[in-house]
Amino acid sequence: MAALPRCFYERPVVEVAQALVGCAIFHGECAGVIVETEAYHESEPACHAHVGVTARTSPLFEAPGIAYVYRSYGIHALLNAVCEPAGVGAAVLIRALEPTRGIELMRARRGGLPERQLCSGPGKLTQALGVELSENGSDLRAGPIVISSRAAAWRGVRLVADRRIGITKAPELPWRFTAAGNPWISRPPDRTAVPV
DNA sequence: CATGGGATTGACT
DNA sequence: GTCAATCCCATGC
Repeated sequence: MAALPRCFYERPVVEVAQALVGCAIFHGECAGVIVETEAYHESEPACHAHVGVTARTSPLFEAPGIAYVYRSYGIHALLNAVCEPAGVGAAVLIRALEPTRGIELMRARRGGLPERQLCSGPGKLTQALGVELSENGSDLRAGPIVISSRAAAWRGVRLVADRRIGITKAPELPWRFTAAGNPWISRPPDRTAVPV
């Protein structure tokens, strides 16, 4: 499976967030299918890039198709795919995976938890995959994290949009996207959910 | 230089 | 349902 090209990411971030659901993500011997994403754009205050270019946010403004990995709550690493043309701060947060390869290694990294709990959250999936902060700024086409296009079974997957989770600013934007009815997502869509 | 706030998770009441 | 853990970094003095 070929890695997604740079032009895939060089589009409006909401469009990329939708298109990434069903795509496969690889890290070492582990892999999964993306089943939940959120879009973030510099124009709205929930996005780290809203404050402009700083030491923390500079990767968000670099070339589309690189990883933005940051530490959340002092504990967890969260993985994003940088989008839109260079100079525009925007990224898609990867929020949940359906594990497909390296499941025993993921389970070991996750303390032996059941399969459903290995990748059902943005901090969980980075722990399961072994993604580290040092991979911030790495190329999602070259690795160590690689994202490839949808397999045949995922083409035409139905999506649901609802509000983003865990934010206090701009909570009204319907920029969380899940694969409809998928059991691997972090939590069910809220009552604002609509088909995409 | 001091402070405060998270794009979360897991343990506990 | 509540709440602490833990650290990077943006902000303000």
